[in-house]
Amino acid sequence: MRALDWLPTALRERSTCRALKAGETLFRQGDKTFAIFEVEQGRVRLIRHAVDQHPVVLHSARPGELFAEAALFAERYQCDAVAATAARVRAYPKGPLLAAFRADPALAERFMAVLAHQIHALRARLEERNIRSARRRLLHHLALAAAPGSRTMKLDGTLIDLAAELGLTHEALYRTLAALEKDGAIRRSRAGITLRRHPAL
Amino acid sequence: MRALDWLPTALRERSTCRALKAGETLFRQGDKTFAIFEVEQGRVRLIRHAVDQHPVVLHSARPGELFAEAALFAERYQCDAVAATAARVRAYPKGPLLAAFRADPALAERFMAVLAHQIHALRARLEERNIRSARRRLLHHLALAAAPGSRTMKLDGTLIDLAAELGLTHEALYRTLAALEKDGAIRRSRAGITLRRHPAL
DNA sequence: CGAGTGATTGACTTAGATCAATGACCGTGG
DNA sequence: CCACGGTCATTGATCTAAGTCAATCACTCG
Repeated sequence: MRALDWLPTALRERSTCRALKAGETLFRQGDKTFAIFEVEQGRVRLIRHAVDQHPVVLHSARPGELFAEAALFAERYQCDAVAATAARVRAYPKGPLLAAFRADPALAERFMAVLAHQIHALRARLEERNIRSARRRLLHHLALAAAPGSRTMKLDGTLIDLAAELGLTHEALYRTLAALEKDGAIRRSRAGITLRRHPAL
Repeated sequence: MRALDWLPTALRERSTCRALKAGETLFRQGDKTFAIFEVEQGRVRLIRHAVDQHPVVLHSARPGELFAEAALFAERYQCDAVAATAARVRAYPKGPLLAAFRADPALAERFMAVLAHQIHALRARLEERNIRSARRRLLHHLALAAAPGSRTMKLDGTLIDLAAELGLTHEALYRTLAALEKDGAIRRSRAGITLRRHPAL
């Protein structure tokens, strides 16, 4: 219940939980929209079928993420949602949510703010992917992900997850970390990664 | 006036235009928020200063794009906005916009829908970047960017722009296009690029 | 105690980045 | 009107960083 924890209790209680087996479909392109979702466990893939039924992955939603937000404002789902692994999702039904937004502008604003921040985060990640060098991409990430005012990024997932977020193979990440540490550019501990002050580079 | 063309005329008329010279600053991290912006010409970079003043590019906004949406819901800008090239931006002042959203839930919903679609588009682009092979990344892009129901993507910008969007160098894009064309997987014309029906790959 | 996952390192290969050159096609200013 | 500077499209040669395959070790969990 991370993503929407600011919702009024009454509304949160309307949400329901659903377990999905790997490969199970949550909704299909063309289905009438009835809810937006939050991943609690596992991964859910959003897939669009292009011409000739060729499936194209639009997004792979991970725990804590909201998905199908646009369903609030559309009649039909625009893509399929399929569990990539066994998963649990929380469904927030569309009707009550929209009604609440209409009744309470402050709530609507809160939701807009959530969406706006999401956009920022996505743009930053995309910008990061424009950096070709693994070393510089990682440094960029560390600078941004460090707790504000500090130079330490705490890592909550595994390094494999971090590699995926960076768009690197885990091997490349390990090597880059090792190289940066050898050069004295970072320091590692079990809790996180610390940038060391470094005039050059 | 693309991005917010659904705004009531009264509100659109409140927006103002501003020309920026290359390198000129539109707002700074910590400034009080007063507006959100749309790029009309040129590029505007959003830059955050990490610890030790090291600048980190968060985003590079291009013509037609809205930026600093989160300013609507924050007291202070969280990053600098600096013109990367000579640019013209349209500013939508925050006060009237928020007032309109409070007064008219339908308008608020419209804005939420814009944000939600933006999120979808960004997620799709990010997902695309996870595809390592230039060939497959391009094919993925073509499948998505083709006018719905068709297999042709019309290209409005230059191939260089397309390369940037794909996260490839333009040389790599040219070569990949040439190879795909040689293999008969696509056909090119001045207007666009057409996927050819192809059972394998 | 295996089985499964994460972390790490080595060896090898290659796709794509980089550098460079060329031709087509403007628009424009003298 | 044309020469010139600029951008786009394209192709060649070269190089290297990162991907791929593979092996090992440490851990944890039934």
